[in-house]
Amino acid sequence: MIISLDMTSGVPIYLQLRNEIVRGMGRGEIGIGERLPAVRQLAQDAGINTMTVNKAYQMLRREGIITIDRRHGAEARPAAQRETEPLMQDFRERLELLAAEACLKGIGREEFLALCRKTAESIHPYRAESKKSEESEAEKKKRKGGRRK
Amino acid sequence: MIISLDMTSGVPIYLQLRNEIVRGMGRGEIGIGERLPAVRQLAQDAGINTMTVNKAYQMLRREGIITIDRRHGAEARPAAQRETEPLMQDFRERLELLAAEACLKGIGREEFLALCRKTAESIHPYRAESKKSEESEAEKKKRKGGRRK
Amino acid sequence: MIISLDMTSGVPIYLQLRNEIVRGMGRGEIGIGERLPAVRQLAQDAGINTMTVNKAYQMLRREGIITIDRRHGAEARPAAQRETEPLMQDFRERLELLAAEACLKGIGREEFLALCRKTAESIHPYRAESKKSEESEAEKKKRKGGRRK
Amino acid sequence: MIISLDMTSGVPIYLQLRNEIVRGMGRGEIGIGERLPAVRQLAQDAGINTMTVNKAYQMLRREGIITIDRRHGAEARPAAQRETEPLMQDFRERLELLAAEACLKGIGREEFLALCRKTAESIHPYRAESKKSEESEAEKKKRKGGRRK
DNA sequence: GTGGTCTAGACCACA
DNA sequence: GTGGTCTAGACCACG
Repeated sequence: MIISLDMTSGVPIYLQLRNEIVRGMGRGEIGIGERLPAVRQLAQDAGINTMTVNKAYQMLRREGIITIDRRHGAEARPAAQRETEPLMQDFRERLELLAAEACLKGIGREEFLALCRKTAESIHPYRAESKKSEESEAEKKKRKGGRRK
Repeated sequence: MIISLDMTSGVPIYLQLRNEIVRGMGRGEIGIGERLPAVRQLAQDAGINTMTVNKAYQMLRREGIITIDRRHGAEARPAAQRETEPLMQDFRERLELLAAEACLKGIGREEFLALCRKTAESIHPYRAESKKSEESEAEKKKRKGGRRK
Repeated sequence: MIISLDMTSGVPIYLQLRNEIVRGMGRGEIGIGERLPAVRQLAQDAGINTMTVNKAYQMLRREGIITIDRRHGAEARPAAQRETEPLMQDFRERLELLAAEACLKGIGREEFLALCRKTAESIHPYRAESKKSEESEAEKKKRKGGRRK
Repeated sequence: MIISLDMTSGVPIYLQLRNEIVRGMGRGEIGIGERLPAVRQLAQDAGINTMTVNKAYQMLRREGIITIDRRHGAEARPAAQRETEPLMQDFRERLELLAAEACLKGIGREEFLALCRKTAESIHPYRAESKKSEESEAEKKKRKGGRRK
């Protein structure tokens, strides 16, 4: 897995690292249950401080995305949690921001949706989901439409 | 337009403000060509410093999202630009991150796509793209126009 | 003569106007001794305040570029002055800044010089200077080198 | 590197500072990859506020002239970019204005071009471009350097 | 009226 | 150590 960090970016390195790991897991480059590189190893490879790597790992742990075990080190967690509400709220906001920016910068609606679809395709675990479940998903969505507070 | 800022957030206030304005424009709460509040006014209303507001406005200006006219203050920009290249790259990365997070937190693929679609619907200018319901949309907007204070 | 003003620019309108007039005179669109538009006329045409036009004219007058006469209005002056030192200093600095920026942004030395030459060609009164005087100019320049007030 | 700021000038301090740095880089006083003073340091030395320095640095960063690394501070950027289109337009306009002013103030065409050439010579990276006459150019420069005052 | 700039000093996050 | 952010209040230029 390649991790690209921009030292000149305004985004803190530990956050960039955390994001890269999340995206790497999305792409399937790190499978569920698979081990992440040791803190020191990763720090050396990326040319950054171990403290920084540690910070990223701790953040992922707090988010429930990985587990950290003294014996096995860090590994991608079998993900089962779902703290629905505050989480979804954050998602919606970030997505709305992304969509608004897209719109304001001249990206058309269909283009935006195509991008969303293409991105979803690129998410490894998503590829596994077959189309049959499409219908039931549509149902779920309808229920959600009525929810809005 | 209501602007909610979280003083305890790690996200800088000026960035939160910028994001809120972008989202507000997406929602159609600020129409194209409409004026934004004066720097001082917004600063007072939001209980923040004028320089912080200024920073947000300058950022939006540099992004080509608003114009700042010495005489009339800031307003939502009619001009549509497109710097596709680095912009799209950034978009794709942010979207990929969002999708990866969604996946890891247990949001299914179809649910994710439904959320994207729903979000796109909520973007005001995007709604116009579906021409059939153009009129009823205009109606809605008018109601919103009268709602202000 | 076309005057293009950018209301959203950070450069004050009166300064933009002054610059546009200077450039217009350079291009030969306003000949020496020719009259400039009346303040009110120009203000109306450009859609700006007469005060603003006035400010630009006064600035040009102070610079010795135009004369303002109650009877004849403003007109391009037969230019004879030359307050050498502080002026040249300013020139050198601005030119140096321009060259440094060019260099830093990837414009090559020859390209820069070609641009300078091309620009000089576009200056109307400069075009009149025939090549024969090239020599005498070189002479003058040499003398000037020793001039220092 | 000496930085001279004019507190009474109409030009904002942060802009003067930015310009001085650009010119300093042109003169070769700050080499590519070299570190710039820390924000606080420069602020103290120049007797101005840190925010003012920061503003200048941020501007240079946005222009791609320097990079700012959280760990090492700011440094002259090795990367060379080229946004030709709007950039060149701006260049041409500024150069045209300069030429027009020169002309109107009595600076002859050849003198103007000589000034351009001399300025290009003074730009450090540009000097390297003239490989053939490297030596003789250096000679000329030396003489010129001595003529001042 | 508007935005733009600046200061002095403070606090924080990052590495 | 570094830069980033923020405040409160001030002053100025522009139009």
